[in-house]
Amino acid sequence: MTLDPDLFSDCGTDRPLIRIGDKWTMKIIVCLRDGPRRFGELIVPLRITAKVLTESLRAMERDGLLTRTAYGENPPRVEYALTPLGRTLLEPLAAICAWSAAHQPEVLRARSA
Amino acid sequence: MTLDPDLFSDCGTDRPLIRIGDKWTMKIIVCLRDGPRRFGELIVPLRITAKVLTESLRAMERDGLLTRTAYGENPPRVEYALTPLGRTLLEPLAAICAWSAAHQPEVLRARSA
DNA sequence: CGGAATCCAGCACGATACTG
DNA sequence: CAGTATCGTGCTGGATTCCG
Repeated sequence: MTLDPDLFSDCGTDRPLIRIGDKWTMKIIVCLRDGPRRFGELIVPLRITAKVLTESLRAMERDGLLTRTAYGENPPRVEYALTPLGRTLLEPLAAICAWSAAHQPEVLRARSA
Repeated sequence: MTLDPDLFSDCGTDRPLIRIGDKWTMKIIVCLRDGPRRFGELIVPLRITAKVLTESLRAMERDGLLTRTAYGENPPRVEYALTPLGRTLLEPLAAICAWSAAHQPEVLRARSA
């Protein structure tokens, strides 16, 4: 059986719908797993620039994966939290992480050969 | 509980181990799901350049995800097939696809708002 | 503290031409 | 048929500076 030339025609234009592959989305979701986090709280473990973190958070907000709540205080305080939709990503995410953990040595061995 | 600053220190340098996020790896795996495929067979549904396809296949070969077998014929014939390791990626891959299919409308609705 | 503005580098990807 | 060679591009992410 030959491959359907239009096999991927319904996959949107090019990239997958959610940016699983980008450098930050998955890690941000992991960081928000246990509850809301502040901007400055996220920066530390991610070792990310403020600019890039802002961009990523805004994109994820647009996609309905998380919410941004700013309290009108001074100094400012902003909290980010996963939406129910964002939480549903934790499962497939765990599948990827499990694969990575299980097969990492195997890949590294192949790569060095 | 505050986030561990070294939360991701064991995730390699930056990118995930396998390039799930890149434009092609996942699609190539899907194309090889039902058995070996020839170079020219892969090009059609993927709508990919020969150069980029070659690069992707070589990278996946280095990681032990697939094998390349060239038959010394003329005209040349080359076949690519998933290794057992590559096959283990089909499962987490399916989890992602299922999520995408299930929540695509939701994301698109959020994005347009 | 939580950004915004600006500038810049690397790399993935694409287009085209050529080859054994 | 299955590539390689060359060139060009956009986009993601990084560094730095400034602001309310």
